[in-house]
Amino acid sequence: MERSQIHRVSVADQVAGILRQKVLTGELRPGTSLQEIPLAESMGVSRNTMREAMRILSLEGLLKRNIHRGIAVAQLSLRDVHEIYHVRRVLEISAILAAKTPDPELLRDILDALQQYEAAVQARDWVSAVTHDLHFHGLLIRFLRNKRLESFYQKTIAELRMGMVLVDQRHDHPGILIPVHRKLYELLTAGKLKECADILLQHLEDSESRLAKVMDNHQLAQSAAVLASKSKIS
Amino acid sequence: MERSQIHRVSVADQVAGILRQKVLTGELRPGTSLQEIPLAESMGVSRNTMREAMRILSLEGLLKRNIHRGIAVAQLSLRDVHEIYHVRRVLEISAILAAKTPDPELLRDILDALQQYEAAVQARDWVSAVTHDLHFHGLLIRFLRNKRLESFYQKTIAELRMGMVLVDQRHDHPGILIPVHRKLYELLTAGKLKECADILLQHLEDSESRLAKVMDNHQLAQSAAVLASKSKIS
DNA sequence: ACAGTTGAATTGTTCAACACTTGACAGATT
DNA sequence: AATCTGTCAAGTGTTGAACAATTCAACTGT
Repeated sequence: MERSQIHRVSVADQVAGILRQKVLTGELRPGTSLQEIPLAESMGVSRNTMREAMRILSLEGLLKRNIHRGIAVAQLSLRDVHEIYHVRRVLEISAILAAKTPDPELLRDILDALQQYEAAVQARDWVSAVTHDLHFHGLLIRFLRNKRLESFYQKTIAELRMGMVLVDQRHDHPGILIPVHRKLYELLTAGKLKECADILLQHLEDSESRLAKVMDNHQLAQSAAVLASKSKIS
Repeated sequence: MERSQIHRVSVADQVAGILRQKVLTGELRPGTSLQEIPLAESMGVSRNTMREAMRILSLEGLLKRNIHRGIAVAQLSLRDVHEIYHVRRVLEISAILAAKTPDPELLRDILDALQQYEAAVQARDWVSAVTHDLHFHGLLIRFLRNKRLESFYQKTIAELRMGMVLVDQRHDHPGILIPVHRKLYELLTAGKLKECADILLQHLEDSESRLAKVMDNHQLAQSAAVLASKSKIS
């Protein structure tokens, strides 16, 4: 009997998982305020259980808790984005440089992710492309063979993704990005780690500035919309 | 009025803080199982509040939760220690290399920590020495100027400290350690970052292997004691 | 206009109950 | 004697209802 097959998960953990999905897919957009009682009732759990689930997500950084003022889906600032990309640079580059004798199975997984990414880009399916892009990078971290660093990385990426569902992806993501990932993979398998790390560093910097630009525009548009609606009221 | 001065903290957070201290100081030793009702009553809070506090600490890695089986203070394995030192190497070295134009105030804080460490070593106060040692290293991380990396580092160090309260520090910590920290500080202020990182790397590796050795002996002693008590019973 | 008050809404906390799981123990079975 | 099985107490998981504390907006009176 496979003992690991049986996974008993507490209701609170399951609720946290469902909420996490809703946040990461954008069904719950950043800034949305979440009220305990309606949410708990809508998912058929008690208020205490919902509170435990929200506690989990707020410790993950996906929800922001203001005491006596409610809980809301976290909103990434440009500073947050900068921090997160800093985390990515530190960890991903360390990972690449640690890939002296890479696990062949892991390399195969990376190739899979790369191909799925390329297919998504060719199909103009940007949502799927982002998913496989992040998966590709997430696999790189496995070279570190360190659970703590991996889970911290994933937690950080989750925050980033939450911020990315907000912005319009269509203007972004030119096809130019494909060769970068392919190049990273080739350098990696060729053992040219230093060179690979250099390309990765530049890739991440490009990616950050592109996202920062889009978010900046988005923010301007948002505040303009707010101003417009206010003037309409008065 | 300084709005930031007034910090309202929920009872659950306070309880978590108190528990965290008890774990980190060794008042609650690794392996100790914590029962909700007695603990809640002993601190004068309700069971739900205690559950929230325990949820926080288990997400921090200080407590380990086994569904329907109870919560216990986490126990570090040698593998955990290895992982944690890996995290330290990645983050601390990144931090050193990021200290191109160090904040003078931060440098002063580091010097303070160094001097307090040296004073503690001279006074043969090992508990205090460990505290200031870890504080010294924790300050290095600030060169990264990244809240996410800092809090992850502190969380990881907390796990390490929890494991260290277990072992006997007296046999360890020869005075040899002092010059290393002093040397790190001098190289840092001199701007010789690469060299400083090299020394730091070796220092961390030394530190890890020393702790691993002590823990190994401790583990052997523990299991020997368990075997002895079992034979006494039968 | 403006400071102060009131009150509804929401979160924080407590309490008591029940459902479910686990581990140990006793008795039955081989 | 060793193993299996059923029972039972203890502890965790979850629920629902209540009350306290706090916030926010509307109302009040000057």
